[in-house]
Amino acid sequence: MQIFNSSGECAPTDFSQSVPWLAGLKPGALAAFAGLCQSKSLGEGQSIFREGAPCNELYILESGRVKCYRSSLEGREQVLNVFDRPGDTFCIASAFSTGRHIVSATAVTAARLYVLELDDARCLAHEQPSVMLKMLIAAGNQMNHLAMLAGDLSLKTVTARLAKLLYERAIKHGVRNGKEIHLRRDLLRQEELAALVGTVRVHISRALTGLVRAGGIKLSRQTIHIVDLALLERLGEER
Amino acid sequence: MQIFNSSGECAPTDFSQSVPWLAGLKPGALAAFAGLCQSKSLGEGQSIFREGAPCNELYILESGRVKCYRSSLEGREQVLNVFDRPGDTFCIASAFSTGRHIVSATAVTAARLYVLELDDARCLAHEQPSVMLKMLIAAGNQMNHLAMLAGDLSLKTVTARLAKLLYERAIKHGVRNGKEIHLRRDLLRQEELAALVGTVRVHISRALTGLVRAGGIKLSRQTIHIVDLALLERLGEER
DNA sequence: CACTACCCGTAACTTTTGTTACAGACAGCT
DNA sequence: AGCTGTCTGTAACAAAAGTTACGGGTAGTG
Repeated sequence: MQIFNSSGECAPTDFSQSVPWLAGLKPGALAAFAGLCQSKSLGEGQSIFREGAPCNELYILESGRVKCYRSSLEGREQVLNVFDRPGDTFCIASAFSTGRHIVSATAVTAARLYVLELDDARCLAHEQPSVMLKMLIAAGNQMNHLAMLAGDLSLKTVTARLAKLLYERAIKHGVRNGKEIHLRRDLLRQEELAALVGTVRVHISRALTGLVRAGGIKLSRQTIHIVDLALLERLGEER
Repeated sequence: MQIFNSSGECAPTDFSQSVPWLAGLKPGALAAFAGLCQSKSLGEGQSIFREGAPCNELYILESGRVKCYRSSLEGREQVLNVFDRPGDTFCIASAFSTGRHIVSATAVTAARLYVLELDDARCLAHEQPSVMLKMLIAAGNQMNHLAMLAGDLSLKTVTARLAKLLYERAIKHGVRNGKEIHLRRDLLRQEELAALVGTVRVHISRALTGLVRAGGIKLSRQTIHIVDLALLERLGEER
């Protein structure tokens, strides 16, 4: 695990390429925005912030992958959100409400972030309603995801949640029957799957072979082959 | 269960009293806002919207209590949010992202709502950044709640979640050691507690007597007496 | 007051989930 | 190739959560 860290003001041109939702902004406003942002590099596995710490920044992903999670005293982890598309904005919740982080965030891969001071974000909100609206939409998406997650955690079985996860991943990457999901390439060890689905590693192993027997997937070395997407969807919806 | 329903435009004066977060608005803006809102009455138990339905409104609570929840095919229910303070705004997530409801909402008690068309809400966002900011804060609070809930569902035991619920309720109502929580008055049957905590009725019964034995609470007819608030807090934090 | 419907406590049982342990497979390294 | 550390599959066990059933209390109703 490398740790390296650099920061500095960033140029407006960076944004236009890597933050889609700023596209509609006038050049002047964009420059102003850029002037407020710090750029930050993170090494793989590096912590961004931890549960309980005071929060006065907003983060915009430039590249890489970041996870937000909560963890128990015993060391189990529940991933709440994964951000991997440039422009993904996180920490909206804490930033605009409590002032304290309620989750932890870590760079899963090496990553680059734009960091926006909270006070500046609030100013921006007043001056650029369209930006604010984008943030509200982002917040909405994340809320939806969390609402689904919470519901599923309480109402669905581990196998169903896993099937759903695989189904959604397949859809997201445009994978159809017969294609595969590269686990290793996506940094998805069973441990990671477990944290996403809300269980422990061993159970993932069992559930995966369960899905194999059901005919939804096939397993080989580092990949999961999607055999029957419709079946996965169905299994993910029932309990 | 009575069902009655009425609606019509509402006067600006309503707002100033029942929606605290509109306080800072200029009279003109307030009037404009009021003009956009419909008022709606709901009977106890009446459904407001259901999971999967298209969503093009935003709701502001005037009075009463509303729950947002997801339910399984077998009929179990996971409550995600409860809104009971005038001015509480819900459905922000669906409104500003997917356009489809991802949860269901029902009036727990008789209730009155202001209903704002989504298009109008978006306009409002542009014209009244301060309103938008308030919404973002509301969204932030709700996200925080959901993140906590999801984490707790996966990482904590039922008893811990229940202890935490009781602790938070006590704090919210300013209840100290020796005081009580009126269940019946708050419409909290064990069935409700179960849906809040993410389990089944029977388990709540067991967990409650567990908390009694631990010395955190005492039970009598329709009330829970808080015996040791600090203990409840502790039990709610550990696993 | 008596009846009824609903709610709660408890118990026995089943299913699901988490824990511990261990051996085989694989990847990366020297 | 051989070594090492990490990841995976399996099994046996323990704990937590869900299911079904039932009797007893209480509030509300006629």
